[in-house]
Amino acid sequence: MQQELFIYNTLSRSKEKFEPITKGMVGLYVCGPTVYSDVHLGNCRTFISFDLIYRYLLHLGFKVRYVRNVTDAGHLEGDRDEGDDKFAKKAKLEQLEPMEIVQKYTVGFRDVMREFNALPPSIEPTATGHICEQIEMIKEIIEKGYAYEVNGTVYFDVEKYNKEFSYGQLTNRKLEELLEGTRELSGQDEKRGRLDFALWIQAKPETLMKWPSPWGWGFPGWHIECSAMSSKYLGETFDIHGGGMDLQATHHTNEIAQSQACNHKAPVNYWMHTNMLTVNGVRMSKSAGNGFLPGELFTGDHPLLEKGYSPMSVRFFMMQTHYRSTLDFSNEALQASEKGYARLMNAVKTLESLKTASTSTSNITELKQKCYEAMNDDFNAPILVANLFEGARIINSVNDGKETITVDDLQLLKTIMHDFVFDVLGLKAENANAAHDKALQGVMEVILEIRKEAKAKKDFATSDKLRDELAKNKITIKDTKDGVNWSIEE
RNA sequence: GGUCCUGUGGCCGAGCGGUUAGGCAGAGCUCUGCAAAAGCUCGUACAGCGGUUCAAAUCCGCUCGGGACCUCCA
Repeated sequence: MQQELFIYNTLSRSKEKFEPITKGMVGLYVCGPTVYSDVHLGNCRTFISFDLIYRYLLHLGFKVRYVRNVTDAGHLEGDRDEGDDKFAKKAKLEQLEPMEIVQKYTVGFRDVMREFNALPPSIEPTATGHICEQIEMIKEIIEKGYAYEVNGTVYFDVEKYNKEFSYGQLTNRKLEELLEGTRELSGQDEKRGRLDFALWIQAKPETLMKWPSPWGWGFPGWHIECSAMSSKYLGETFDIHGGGMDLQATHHTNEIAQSQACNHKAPVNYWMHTNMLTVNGVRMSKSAGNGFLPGELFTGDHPLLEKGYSPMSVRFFMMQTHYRSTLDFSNEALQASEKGYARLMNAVKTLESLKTASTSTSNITELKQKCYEAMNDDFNAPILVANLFEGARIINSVNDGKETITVDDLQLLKTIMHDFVFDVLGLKAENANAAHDKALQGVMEVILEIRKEAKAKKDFATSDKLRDELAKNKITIKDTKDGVNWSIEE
């Protein structure tokens, strides 16, 4: 079943056959979070999308080195090449050391990813852990003549670079067009060109996070970390670089420029961009104020949410939309996914108790084929899901005795369902505790209501029996003047 | 202003030249003590107007919506 995998490449704006640099191996780099606040759901969507991609590559048998960085320094507020570092700013607000901020939100981010059942990357390098590499790279860019220093700050010379390379290739734009969209340089600007961006930024006296460099104390610009770390772990040219679409125009464009200036070759063969998550048609973002945290989503504790949704039903919700499409968020859509997810998981459970027959009424091999075709076509998870529902239909029909299946086909069906539902889509049976607790609560309410009615009718035989039988099951009932309490003995 | 993306049945969302996407909701039927679950059947959707074609949701043009990026964000 080794068909060809096709990937939509932002560089060419088309689906291309995927051919790794080294047979059987894939180098994958994804721009990770900036850990200066809680991740919101929009961030999660990107990482869950790439988790699907990572999982499918693994499923196909590739040895994948998946690098996802953690930006813990150098990400400025505003593109003024000045101002406070995000971490330092937040640190002042929270009265914490910058690295306390980093630690706090890094841990939070990993917890959330675990809840969504996202596999950890092979390497999660941090910007602060690779200051030397970044400095070395900046030095090299200066040596090659594509950067210049002004008062301890180093800028990338975009116009010079553009003379030999193509700066706007990722967004298919010409330099002149890009220039039109930028403001004029004022007399106070240190930059030579309007599009020039900082590689290294001079520290101010109050800057908390700073390192020594050939240009004095300072800190790295945002874009250089990804170039430095991706080339360190994946080589000067690697297979796939991914990230959210919002990074395409600036961050990734600058990454290409940095690496190309340094090595004189394209750093990445396939650029992949995931689309945004919207709420009521508007992009979820920090500035729009319509972003909610994963925790709020799980508990339902947010004005936009009617109720809580489990991590797996949210993950399933995301899997029903292609990664390159925007995904609009609504309670109705989420509830639909919740039910669909339950139906799929029920079918997988039913699979274990199916009876076999001498013939099959469904073509399981064809189903398998369709599943692979869907995923090989640029990771089309929605179509995969549709095929899995066809599998669910078959399972239920066999279970009802309306269809039959052979031993071999049943085995194949089990393989398909398990491989794709668990390994590829990354779904898992929900931790049953929450559901059980809720169910138990309901059961107890029913029992206590019956007991209350019995007591009202002075049917104490029944009421006492209920209390005694529950006690035998380690559930204690206490009548108080405010009503009935119950608890479970530990 | 510039560069793009997009408009699919009640909702979400695939498809992107000829074939039932799928899920949720709704209606009917089967099953069933009742209910649920499950299965079957059903709405015959592609913003509007033109054009290309034997054939268009799918290609082209125009009109009208929605959104993204160009400024920190996955």
